[in-house]
Amino acid sequence: MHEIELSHVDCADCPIRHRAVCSRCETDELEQLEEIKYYRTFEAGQTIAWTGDKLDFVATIVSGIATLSQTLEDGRTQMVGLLLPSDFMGRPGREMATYDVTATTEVVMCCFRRRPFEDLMRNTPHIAQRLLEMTLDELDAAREWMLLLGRKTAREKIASLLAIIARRDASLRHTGNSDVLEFDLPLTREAMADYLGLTLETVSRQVSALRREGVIELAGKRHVSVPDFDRLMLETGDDTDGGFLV
Amino acid sequence: MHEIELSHVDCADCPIRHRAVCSRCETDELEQLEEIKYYRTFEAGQTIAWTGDKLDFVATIVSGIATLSQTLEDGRTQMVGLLLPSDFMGRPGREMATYDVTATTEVVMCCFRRRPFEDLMRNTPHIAQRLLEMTLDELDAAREWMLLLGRKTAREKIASLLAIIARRDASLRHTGNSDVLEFDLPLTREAMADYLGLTLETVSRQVSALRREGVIELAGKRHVSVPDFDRLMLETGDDTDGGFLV
DNA sequence: CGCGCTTCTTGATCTTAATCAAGGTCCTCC
DNA sequence: GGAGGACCTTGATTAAGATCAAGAAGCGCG
Repeated sequence: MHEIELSHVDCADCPIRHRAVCSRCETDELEQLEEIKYYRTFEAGQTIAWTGDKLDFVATIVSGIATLSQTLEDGRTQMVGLLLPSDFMGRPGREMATYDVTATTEVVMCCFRRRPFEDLMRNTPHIAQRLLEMTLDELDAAREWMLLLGRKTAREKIASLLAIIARRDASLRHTGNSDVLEFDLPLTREAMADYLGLTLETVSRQVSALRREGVIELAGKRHVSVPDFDRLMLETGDDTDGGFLV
Repeated sequence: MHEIELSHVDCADCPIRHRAVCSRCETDELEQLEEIKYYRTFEAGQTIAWTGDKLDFVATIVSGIATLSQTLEDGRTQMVGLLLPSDFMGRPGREMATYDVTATTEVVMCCFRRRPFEDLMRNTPHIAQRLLEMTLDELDAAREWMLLLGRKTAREKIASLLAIIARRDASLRHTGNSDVLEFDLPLTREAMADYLGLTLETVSRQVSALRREGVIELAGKRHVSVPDFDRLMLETGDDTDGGFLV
């Protein structure tokens, strides 16, 4: 077990590193991963899997954005996860999808056939360990989201979502220190509503209110800039250090 | 790697099996676990850990009920997890508690010192694997809870909680097939409210409504019996197969 | 037994966000 | 450039649940 952090080694022709599964893995494990992997592209709006579908791969998101959502009998839906580049999807050891997975933009995924991936996981503790870490992080994020859904006001919910997307976006482009955060909302108002447990009208109203009060600026409907991130954070209701959701 | 399922072997003097960590582990691993484990009792109402506290153990609940909760700056609180006997608490690889952990009844925990447990985990893939499975289950439960918090009505929330407790209670006493489900609510109305993202008054009103309409019966304030589980399930808003939360 | 405490219930009122409804903006495609 | 459609905004009204308030039930304890 050598000591190089292989998260620093790019995974073959993948445009991003496999944060998901390669961290700390050994070179030959990396090669094994190479053998069972393939790429798939989904177009914007396409359903990647319905709840109950057979799912014979696990994957990391290379580019684009996908969502996980659940639906009640009568059609009310709740988004339960947002998959951004470098996020992992699928569950080793489970055949069926337990959520509806949808591409909201064009999505490129780096897939691993499930069975060989599971075998690999059994033989290479580092991968299991890494997956455990990631799952624990996701669990923390889910629980932070429970706090949002259960106790925050509509305004706080919107501010929280914007803060998360801003942070996440900034970290993806490695421009962590520019003063003015700017990004395109990857979600429609309806998708935001589904994520936040609101209606799309309420989302629209609260976004307008935040704009009116100068907390954010809008160029078009989707392009947001945040002149003062701390001001936005104040609106989230969180403790000042904030969380690391999604 | 022999094939006995050691989940069938009672763990020394533990009153329950360590569903959490012993499943499929080998005999000598079991012995190693024995060496680093100890018991702790917390009395009802006692705080096991505050967010940010140093936590030098992980543990399984042996008896009693504990809760995980998070709080916003201004005191609004949301429960994000309910720990019942055989549930696991703590996070390998993390020093600090990220939630407030509280004993709602007297709680006996079987603790493992964190460092040695982490070492053990590194050397025994089965334990890491088992922990991964459990964490994935918890993640599913958290996401199902997100659906509840974001989209269910007060009435549906109450019905869902009662259904979960009823199911969980029945499985704990191995009386899975008695017709009338009966159990004591392990939570005050306030704790139920914190779990469901409601106020205690709303909880009280909805419980009263379900009683008035014969969906449940109450003896005293805490003892519930469910004459017709399917009837209760109808009130949850879930698909008819239901979930397996918490 | 009755005091004091916590927990719970119920009622009256208020607030937030949902619902219903209409119209506006922007983009694509001919 | 204009038609069609998806997406978004805003207004009016309603409804679900929060809040405020009072009192009842249950319980440990002297």
